[in-house]
Amino acid sequence: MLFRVRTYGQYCAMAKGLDVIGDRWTLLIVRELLLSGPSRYSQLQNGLPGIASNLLADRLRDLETAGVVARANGDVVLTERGRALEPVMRAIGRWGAPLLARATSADVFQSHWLALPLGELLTDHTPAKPPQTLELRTGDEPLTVVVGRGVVRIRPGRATEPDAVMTGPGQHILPVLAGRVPLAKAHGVRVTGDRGVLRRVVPRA
Amino acid sequence: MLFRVRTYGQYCAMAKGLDVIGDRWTLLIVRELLLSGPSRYSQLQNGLPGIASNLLADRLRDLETAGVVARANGDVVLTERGRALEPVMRAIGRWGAPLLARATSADVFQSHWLALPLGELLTDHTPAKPPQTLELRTGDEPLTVVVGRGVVRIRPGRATEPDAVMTGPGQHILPVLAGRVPLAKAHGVRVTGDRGVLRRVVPRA
DNA sequence: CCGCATCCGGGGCGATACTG
DNA sequence: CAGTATCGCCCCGGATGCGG
Repeated sequence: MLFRVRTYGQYCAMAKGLDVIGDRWTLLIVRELLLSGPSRYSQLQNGLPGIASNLLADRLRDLETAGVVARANGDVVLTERGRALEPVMRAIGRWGAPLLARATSADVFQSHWLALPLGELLTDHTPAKPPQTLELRTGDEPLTVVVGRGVVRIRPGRATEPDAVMTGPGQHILPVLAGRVPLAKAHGVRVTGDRGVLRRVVPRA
Repeated sequence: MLFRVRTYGQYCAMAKGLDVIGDRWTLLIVRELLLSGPSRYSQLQNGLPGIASNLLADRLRDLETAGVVARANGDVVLTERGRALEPVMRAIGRWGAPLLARATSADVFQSHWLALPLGELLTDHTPAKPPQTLELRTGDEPLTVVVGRGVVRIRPGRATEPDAVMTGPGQHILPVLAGRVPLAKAHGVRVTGDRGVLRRVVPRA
């Protein structure tokens, strides 16, 4: 029952922010809540491989007193203040994206982590065409890309009747979807169905 | 002479980014370099009250191997990759700004920390008027606001012939410049010279 | 002085075991 | 399932030392 005193003690907005979100694992917990919505304790644990259970409990307490998360009948939910962290996470993600190139095979991969970058990366180049869906079978669970009316949305789970299905390890799927590696040269990546969906959403080189 | 092994081990851009900039003090070091430009070791130490000397040395080494900073004849300088962290810091600063309201008097204050928020906050409401300067005497050193042609720029040091001079503690000056507290109600804040400069740059309520 | 390196005490962190 | 308890280890903070 010790109180958090670890502060930079600076009258500076950045330092004050880091006093709250600067601890290890904290921002990744917020990431999980942003990607998965209201979550159970064990669900968070699954999305944060390697975190110690006591650390998760500590962080959730800290975030609760800081007003970043709240509890709703057993679920952990982001508050308004917590959702306001999305720009911070997007900025860090954009900055960290180049580091993925040096990722090792020891890195864990969960497909829902792709939701944020893909949402920024993919665009609808032919908004006039009827909506289409692309199912990604990668990582621990499938992911569905819905494109139409100029909007690209990412959803967890599989599509009911996907126009195309992409299969392969996340480390090779992402460069293809980023338009940096042509599909033919991506090892272990296979696409069935209408490849026009890919051309529709992948950023032009 | 231990090697960096502390990684989240996740194939996720955010996690990869936090592997580099997630350690304590790291982002504040980058803040100092962004605000003050190429700096000496001791200058960084002054801008980071409370940091241990060995920690600063460790972090600089880590940042150097990560390609965020470099050494130029004794000076520590941000690389291109380091300057790319500016959006991250601005996002954290914006998120942390509301926390300044609960700041304690024990917090240290250095005036150059105001440069980033003021640059975002202040605007030139009358771009047609000739340029003007506002000198802020607060914290450890004066700060100069230059406004003209629709642009607001913040510089360290005093102005040669300021149109107005604002004096007072940083904790009270900032709310005034943010337009949240009227000048008359800000204790310890005094303005000499042309107050029109204030009306020119302070955001309208 | 400046730029660290070294040493040391305390606590944050990581892994595992345990409990209501 | 949702945490708590415990125990090393190593990170962090503070002080001091030391070569250039």
